[in-house]
Amino acid sequence: MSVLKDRILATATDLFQTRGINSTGVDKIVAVAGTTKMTLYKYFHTKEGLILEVLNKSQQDFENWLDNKLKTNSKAPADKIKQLFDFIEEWITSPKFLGMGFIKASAEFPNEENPIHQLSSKQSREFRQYISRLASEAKIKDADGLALQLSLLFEGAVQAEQMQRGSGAIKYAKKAAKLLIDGAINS
Amino acid sequence: MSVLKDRILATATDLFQTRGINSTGVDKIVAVAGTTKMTLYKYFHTKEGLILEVLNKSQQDFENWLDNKLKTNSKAPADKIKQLFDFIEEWITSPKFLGMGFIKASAEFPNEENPIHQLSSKQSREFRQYISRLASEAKIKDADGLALQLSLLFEGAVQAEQMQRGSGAIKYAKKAAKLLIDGAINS
DNA sequence: TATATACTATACCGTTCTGTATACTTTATT
DNA sequence: AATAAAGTATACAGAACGGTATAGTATATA
Repeated sequence: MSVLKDRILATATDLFQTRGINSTGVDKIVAVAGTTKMTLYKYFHTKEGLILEVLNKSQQDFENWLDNKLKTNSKAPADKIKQLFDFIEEWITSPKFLGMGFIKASAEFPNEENPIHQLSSKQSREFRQYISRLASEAKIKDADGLALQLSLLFEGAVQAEQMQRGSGAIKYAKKAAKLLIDGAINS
Repeated sequence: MSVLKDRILATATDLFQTRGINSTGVDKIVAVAGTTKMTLYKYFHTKEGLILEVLNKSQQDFENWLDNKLKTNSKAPADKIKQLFDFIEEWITSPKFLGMGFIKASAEFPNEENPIHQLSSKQSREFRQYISRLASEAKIKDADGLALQLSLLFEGAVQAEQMQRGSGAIKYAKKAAKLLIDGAINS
């Protein structure tokens, strides 16, 4: 992949998060990325295409990071689900954290027929399935139910952090998650 | 308050929720409301002013509705916090529910210095305090902690419902809330 | 040295955006 | 009957939007 395409993608990701998607024009993106519109439209056919690629890459980066954390730190399957929120806290409190793409995008494009909304919704669903898989491997009976509850805590914490940086909400989400997980294990 | 101002406010509320704030022009609002821009700008100095009023009214409507539900249905103070999520479920699953204004607005205006973002953040904080007051009256020790956790579940459920209507997430949020409340009472 | 490729620079098109200016109509009050 | 207020109709200014057309430059390969 071209270095310029990468730079446009990274710049757009940052601007979308800090200024909003609809409020960020392509002129602004190319100016910050240090290139021109002709180059942007060579790699991305439309602004919508760029947005979709930004969302996909952001989610991939997050899941790769999380997957690697779990792989290297957790030995037993039950450890993974227990340590999940430790890593989520690390992710959210990192200075680089600017919010979750799919949460903001679904708010800016609320129409369920919009491709951007549909991708956001899919990413949320897939992340829930990811948690459910962790719960299953930890031999938890109602894995889907627990995964849904944990994803609510996760999305709530992200939302809280987007509304007020450094809110510390994730600390309490972690406590609640621990309670829910322990409850699900002993049942 | 003028009937036209009310109609503009109601129309804008609906359009902002269903199509997004930045994607809804004032021309569209007055066309749907059946009036003209001159009238809109008589009652609202700027579009930003209109957005702020829409957010304020939406939140007031919600809190008035919830307050009334709690007042007429719950006898003891401990009942209120226990029944909170029953009413929240009723609110979210109502066909009229189109999302929470302050959650979407904070995503569309991510800059912390933006007045719209600041109002969203304030409304989220105030709702958390509202829950904390309920918890306090129910003699729960860590009222603030529980309120924060419940608000995370609430915002997560709203987010889930905005991403996929009829997701049923609120059912699981309710279960999780019950667990957290019982845990907070017995401590 | 010729040619293809990647990229820049810049001007432009048509549309949409917020907000205003101007002139007219309707309705209620005195 | 005169006046004020509320609302309509319409046109427009000025900027920003997404996207394209055209022309030129730099670099690497053959």
